[in-house]
Amino acid sequence: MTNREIARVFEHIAEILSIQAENPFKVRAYTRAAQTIADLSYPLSSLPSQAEIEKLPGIGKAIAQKSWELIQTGKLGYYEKLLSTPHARLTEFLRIPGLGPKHAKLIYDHLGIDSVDALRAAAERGELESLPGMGKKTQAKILQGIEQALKYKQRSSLAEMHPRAQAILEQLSGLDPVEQISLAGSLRRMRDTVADVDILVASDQADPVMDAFVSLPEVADVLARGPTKSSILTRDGFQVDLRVVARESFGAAMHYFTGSKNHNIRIRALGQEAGLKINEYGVFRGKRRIGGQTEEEIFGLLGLAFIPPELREDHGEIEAAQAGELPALVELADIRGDLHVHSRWTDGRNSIEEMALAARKRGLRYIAICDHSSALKMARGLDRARLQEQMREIDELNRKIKSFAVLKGIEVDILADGRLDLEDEVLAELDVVVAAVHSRFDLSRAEMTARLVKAIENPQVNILAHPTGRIISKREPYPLDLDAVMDACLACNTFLEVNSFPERLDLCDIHCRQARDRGVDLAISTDSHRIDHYDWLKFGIATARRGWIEKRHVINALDLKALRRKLRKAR
DNA sequence: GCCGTTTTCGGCCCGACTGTTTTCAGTCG
Repeated sequence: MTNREIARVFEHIAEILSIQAENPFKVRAYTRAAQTIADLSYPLSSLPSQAEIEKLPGIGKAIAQKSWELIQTGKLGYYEKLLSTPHARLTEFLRIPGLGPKHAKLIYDHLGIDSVDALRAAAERGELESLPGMGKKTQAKILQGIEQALKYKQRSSLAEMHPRAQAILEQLSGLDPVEQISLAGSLRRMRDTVADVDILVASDQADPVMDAFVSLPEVADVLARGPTKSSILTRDGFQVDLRVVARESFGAAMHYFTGSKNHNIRIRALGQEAGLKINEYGVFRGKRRIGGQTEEEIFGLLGLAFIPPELREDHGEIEAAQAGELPALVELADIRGDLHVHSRWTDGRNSIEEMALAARKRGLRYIAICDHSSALKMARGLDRARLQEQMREIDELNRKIKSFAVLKGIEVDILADGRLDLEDEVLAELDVVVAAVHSRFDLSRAEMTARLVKAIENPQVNILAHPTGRIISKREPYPLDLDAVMDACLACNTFLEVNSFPERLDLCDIHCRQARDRGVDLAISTDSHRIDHYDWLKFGIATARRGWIEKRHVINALDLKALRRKLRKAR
């Protein structure tokens, strides 16, 4: 079983238990265990024993035993018993915004309803409003929630959401009473997908800010409107939460509102141990407020260095901060060049010169033109003759262009058997060879791993592009033994790409961390097909930062001379 | 169910908003 599948079982168990009104801390234990397993960089099934599983954070004897049973038999007796209860069917109610475990059970107990269709019908007939503790408004809210759940996009990509969030931020930041404003939540942590937009404002006049917020042109519906917190639904169907606090609470609110939830729980527990109460208004000793204007203050009062938002997932960052061992994360400004850029020669929009000048304008010192090879027919991939022609154009351009270098490269297709789409002696003439899979995603795990390892071992190949092939919320990564791939990279001086294309972000954050742990260096590349795609570099950087990547792990943070040395293989 | 430089039992982050209530429960983040 995959980690994802095991995690889903525990998530479902947590939901069923919550409907059964089990101890909420027990419910949380299952949720936390599911998250731990989902975030692992290696298959849980690769652990040799139940005792090893039990060492994972948030997993004790009981859940380790259940994990082991799942891995060994593919089934779990405890889970199957829960599945046979009617409450298992009610978990789909939890997908409906505004409907939680208590009402789900209440509705089932009184009306015997266990499907969304039946729920909608009952609500339309007005049968819910007479249930104890419910009323007309709750019934209407549930009905609305069902409609919303149907057209609701679960999560949107970071790149899709980021500009929209910025647009709202800009409208609010122009308001007079707004003293400070910032994005928070998973957008600030730069997760690859986000469910909603969180915005935080410091102001001593919350009311006019709230009024402006709920009457923005984007607003389709106001979900909540309070003195410090409001939520809206936009016309294109995503939720935006706004929180307004006083200036002296801005840091505490930023920290609280940025999350993650697990990180916050750990931080507040740390505060408790030190006799402090931490909430979104500040840090308190008894009734006395001792800090909270800045995030630095909060971390400082706990004896921690500032933890960058991208790390706040309770993935070891708190321990690292305690030990003074937080990574010095790579920054946008560290990047010297882009090692994966397309041009009009294949499926790009701009000429090589345009791509080069645009990159230089952004402060880069070099790019590698890596157009597709001929196997990619729809992109008019380059054959040997056209590639050599392109190389001559690059030579000419380099004579012309000042204080910038255009490297000769290729994004060569890796064929199904691991051979490359161009002969080695052609590739040997290039400065950079990027290899990539664009077809035959249906191979088995063993075949796909062998295919990639063979390409990585090719002495001409420098970088493996978008290594797992995932397209966010469209295509799962192909089955792959990434450990074996990384071992091959390490042995052969081949590097892995962090592709900044918003739908890819591949390697993902967890795999970046895995590469760091295994000692494999990365190229953070844009895969630009037009000049404005260079903007996406920030998303690749964010993904790497979330994976604890430092400048020293990034080959395109090197200057050109050092890069050339680094790329040297036993060709 | 998990966890422990105070603890192997008794804690477990903390607060806002809404709706249905006369003081709180449910949901959400």
